[in-house]
Amino acid sequence: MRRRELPKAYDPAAIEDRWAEYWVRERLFDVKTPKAGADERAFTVLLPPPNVTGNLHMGHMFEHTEADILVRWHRMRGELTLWVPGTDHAGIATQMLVERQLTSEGTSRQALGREAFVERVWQWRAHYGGAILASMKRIGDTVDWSREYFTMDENLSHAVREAFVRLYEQGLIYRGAYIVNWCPRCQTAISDLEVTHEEQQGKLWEIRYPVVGAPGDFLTVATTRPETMLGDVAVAVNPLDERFRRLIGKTLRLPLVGREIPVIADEWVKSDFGTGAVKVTPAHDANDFAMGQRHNLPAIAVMDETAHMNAEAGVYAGLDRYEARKRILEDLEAQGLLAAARDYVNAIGKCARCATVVEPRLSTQWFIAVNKQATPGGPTIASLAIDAVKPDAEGRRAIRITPENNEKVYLEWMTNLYDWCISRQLWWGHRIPAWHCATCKQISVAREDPARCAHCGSAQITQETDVLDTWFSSGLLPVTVFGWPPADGKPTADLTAFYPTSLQLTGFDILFFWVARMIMLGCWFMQELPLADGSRRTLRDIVPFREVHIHALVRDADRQKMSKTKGNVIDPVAIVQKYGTDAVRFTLASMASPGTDIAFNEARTEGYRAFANKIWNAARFIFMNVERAREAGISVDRSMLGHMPSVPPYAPIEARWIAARASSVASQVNAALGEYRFHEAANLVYQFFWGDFCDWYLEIVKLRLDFSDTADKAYTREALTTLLQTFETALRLLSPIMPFITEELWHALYESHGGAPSAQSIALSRYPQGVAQTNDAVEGDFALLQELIVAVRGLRKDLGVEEKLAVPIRVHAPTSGLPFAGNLEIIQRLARVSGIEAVDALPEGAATRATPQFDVQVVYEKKIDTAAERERLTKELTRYEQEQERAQRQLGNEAFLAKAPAAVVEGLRKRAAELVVLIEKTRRALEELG
RNA sequence: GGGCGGUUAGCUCAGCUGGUUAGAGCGCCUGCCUUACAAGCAGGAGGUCGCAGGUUCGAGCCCUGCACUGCCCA
Repeated sequence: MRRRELPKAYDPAAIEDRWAEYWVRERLFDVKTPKAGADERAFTVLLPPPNVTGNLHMGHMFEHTEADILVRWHRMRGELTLWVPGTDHAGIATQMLVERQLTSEGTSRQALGREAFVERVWQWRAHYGGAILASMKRIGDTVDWSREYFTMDENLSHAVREAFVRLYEQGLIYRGAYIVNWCPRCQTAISDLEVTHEEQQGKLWEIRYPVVGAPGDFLTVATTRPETMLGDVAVAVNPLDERFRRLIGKTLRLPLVGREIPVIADEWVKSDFGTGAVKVTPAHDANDFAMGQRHNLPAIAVMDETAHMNAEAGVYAGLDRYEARKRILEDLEAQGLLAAARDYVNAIGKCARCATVVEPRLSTQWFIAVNKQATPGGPTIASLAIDAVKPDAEGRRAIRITPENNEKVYLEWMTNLYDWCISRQLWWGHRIPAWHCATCKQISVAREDPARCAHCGSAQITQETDVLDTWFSSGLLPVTVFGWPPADGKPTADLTAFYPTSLQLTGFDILFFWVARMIMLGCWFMQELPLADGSRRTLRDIVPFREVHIHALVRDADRQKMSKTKGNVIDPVAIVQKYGTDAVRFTLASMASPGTDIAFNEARTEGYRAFANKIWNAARFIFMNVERAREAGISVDRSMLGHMPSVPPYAPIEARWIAARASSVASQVNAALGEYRFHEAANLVYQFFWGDFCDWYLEIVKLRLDFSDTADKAYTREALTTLLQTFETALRLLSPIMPFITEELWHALYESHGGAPSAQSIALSRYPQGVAQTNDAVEGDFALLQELIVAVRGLRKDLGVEEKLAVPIRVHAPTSGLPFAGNLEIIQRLARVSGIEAVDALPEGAATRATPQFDVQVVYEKKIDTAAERERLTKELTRYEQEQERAQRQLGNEAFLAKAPAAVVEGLRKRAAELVVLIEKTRRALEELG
C-alpha cells in the first residue's frame, strides 16, 4: 500500500492539466459505431461547432458545462454516449479577420487574388483554429476526438455540394434579383438574421415634390433617407387618404434630378406616418421594392457595392452615402424644397459582424424556396420543419423544445419565413457549384465540375463566384457528420446508430440561425433515405434531434451582454486559472436555472473553490484514517467500494442517517438532471457534501474511528466502511459537475486500498441511483438530535460559555422515545457537553431553549444577558403568536376544513398544537426573566 | 408598433403542478487558530416577495391593470 500525502490546501493547477491530458490520451470517450442491430441505447449530442476564429468565451464554457454534465451523466448511467466535436469555417467572420490582418500588412484580399487569399485563410485557420479545441480539452469536455470535423473538410464539402445540387434539381434553389441586406464593408449580401437593429436618434425630413403642370403645388413626402431620392420612381399615398386623392395618377417632378414620377396609391402606406406620402425607391428599400413589383415600376440603383453614389446619382456620383445626404439636403434647402426636419427615433440595421450600417440593395442572389412544394401536394421545407415541432393530435412532438415557450417562438418564425438567401459574395466558404455559360447565358449546376455548358455544350463557362452561407453547411451537420450522403442509398452505420441525435443544446440567439436550419435541411434530406431495414422513415426518424434545450445567456456581473467593444468580456481561461475548472463549472451549473440569464459573478466561484477545498480536506481526513487503520491492522475490503453505503439496522444512527441521505439525494439529483435543472442538482450535492457529510457525519464518525489496542476492531471497520462508501458515492455523484477533483480523489481512494479502481476513470463508473423514499424514522431521530445540539450551542453562546469548556446540560422531555439517551457521546462531542441529566421538570430561573418535543438548559454559573434574552424571547413570542393567529383563523374556517386536503389540515392541526406549547413555554420563560 | 421574460434579504440568485414557519451563497455582527479544512468551525441579525385590484378556504406562485427593466421581432 502506498502512503499518499495530499497537500493541505487544494491546488487545482496541480491536478487539472494532468487529468485533462489523460482523458484525451487514453481516448476514454471515443465511441465505436455499434454493429447493425445492436440494441444499445445511444445518447448522442452534437457540439455547436465553434468558429475557427474563436477563443473560448464564457458562453461557450457554459454551454459546454451543461453538455458535459449531461453527457457524463448519461454515460455513467450505462448508455452508449457520443458527443461529436468540430469547428465551423464561419465564412464571413473568418474572412473579416484575415482581411484585417492583410490590412495591417498593407495589402488586401483583392491584391492577393482569390486563390492566394483562400490559401492564406487556410494557413490562418491552421494557426488559430485549434485554440478553442485546446480549451475544450482543458475544461474537461468528454467529446469523441476521433470524430472531430471541420465544416470545410473534404467529405463535408462533398455533402454540401450534393445537398445544393439536389435542392436545385428539385427546383427549390433559384437565382434572382431581390432586395437583400448588403454590408458595404464586407461587400456581401447577408441574411435577415445577420442584421441587428438598433434604435438611433435620427431625423425625418419632409421634402416638397413639385406637381407637374401645377406651379406652386407640391406633394410633401417624409423620409429618413433623403440620399436615396435620386432613385425614386414614384410617390405613394394610401388610397383612402382624402388629402391626396386628387393627386393620384398625377405626375411629380423629382427634385434635383428632374425625372417625372407618378403618384401611386398603395395600401401599405400609413396615412399617419410622416406626411402620409412616401417616396418609392425600389432599388434601396425592401418595402419599396415590393411596391415597385406591385405597380410594375423600374428600379434605379444609385449606389454601388461600397455604398458610394454611382453614375445614376449625377453630380453626387462618387460621394459616400452620408456625404451625399448632407449635400442633397443643402441643395434642397437652397431650392426651398426642404419643408421640415423633425427629430425621429428609428431602428437602423447593422451588420452583425462588423457593425456597419446595412444598405438594402438590389442584387442577384441565390435563394432556397422554403415554401415551395417539390412535388405536387408534397411538403415544403418549412412545412416539414413546422410539423417536426408542432404537437400532433395526441400532443406528441417529433422534436421537443424546452423551455417550452420557445416552441411558440420557433413556430411563429417558421410560419412567417421568407426564402433564405444562401449566397454570399465572399471568397472563404463552399463555392456554389454553378457554372454560367457565356454563350447561351444559362446555368449548369453539377455534382462534378463540368467542362461544358449542360444546355448548349459551349466550353465558355465560368464558375459562380459566390459562396454559400455558412449556416447552409452547419445546417447539414446532423446528417453529414454521420456520413450522409451514403454512396449506396442505404443509411450508413453511423446514421442508423446515431441519427436522430438525442439532444441539441443551444443558446436562444442561434435558434433560428442554426437549429431551425438543421431541422429544415435534416428533415428534408432524411425523408428521402429509408431506414436500415428498407422501410420508409416517419417524422420521428427524419428529424435531426429528439429534443432541443435552449440554455441561458451568460452576462457580466452587471447583467450586460458581454461584447468585445464594451470590454466586459470575462475570459473563462483566466477565471479557470484563478479558481480551477471545477469551481467555474460548478458556478455555471449552480446558476443554470432554465430560462433565466446568468449574471456571472466571481464571488460565487470563490465560494465553490472553497467547496472544492472542503472536499479535498474531507479526503485528507479520510486518507489519514485509512492510514491509521492500516497501522492498527484494520482494512476495508476494496470490493466494498463502488456502491451506495449499505448499513445494517443495528449500525449507529449517523451511519444509518447518512446512508438514507445519500440515497435520497442521489435520487433527487438524477431527477433534477433529467429535467435540465442543473442548479438544483448542484445545490443538492453541495448541501449533501458540505452540510450533511462534513458538518455532521464526519464530526460524529470521529467518535467511531477508534484505532487503539482496546478498540472493537469490527466496530471500527464498519464505521470506516460506511465512511469510505459514502465518500466514494459522493464523488461519483459530484463527478459530472466537478470532474477533476473527483477523478483525482477517486483514484487516490482506490490507491489507498492497494490498487487500481474498477474503471479507468470515474467518468466510466456508474452513477449512484438512490430511492426517493427515505428512511423517515432515522431522519426524524437525527433531526431531533441536531435540534438539541443546535439548541445547546445557542444557549452556550447566550451564556457566554467559552468555546473550549464542556458544560453539563439538563433535558426535559415529556414524551419517551427521544433519541438522546442512546446517543450521549454524540451530544457531548458536538455540543461540548460534559454530562446530560434527564429531569422531570427544569428548574426555574435558568435560560431554557424550548421545542415542541423537549426543553433544554445549560448548567453554568454565569448569568445570562437578561436584556438580550428578553428581546430574543419577545421576538420569538410575537412570531409564534402571529403564526397561531393565522393557524386558528384557518382552522376555524369551515370552508378550509371542507376543501383543503386532509394532509394539509392535519399538518396545520399538529402545528397549532405545537404552537400552544411553544407559546406557553416562551411566556413562562419571559416571566421567569422578570 | 408586436411578442416574450424579469422585479423575492445589502449583493447574486433558488422557490417545480397555489398548501403548515419564503431558502442558499456572498457580505455583515459575535465568538473560536476545536489535530481534515481560517478557502475553516459555531452562533446570529437581515425579507409588508415591484405597486394596485381580483380569483380562492388559502396567493411569492393564478387573473387584470400599472410602474420599472431586459431581450426578440418589425
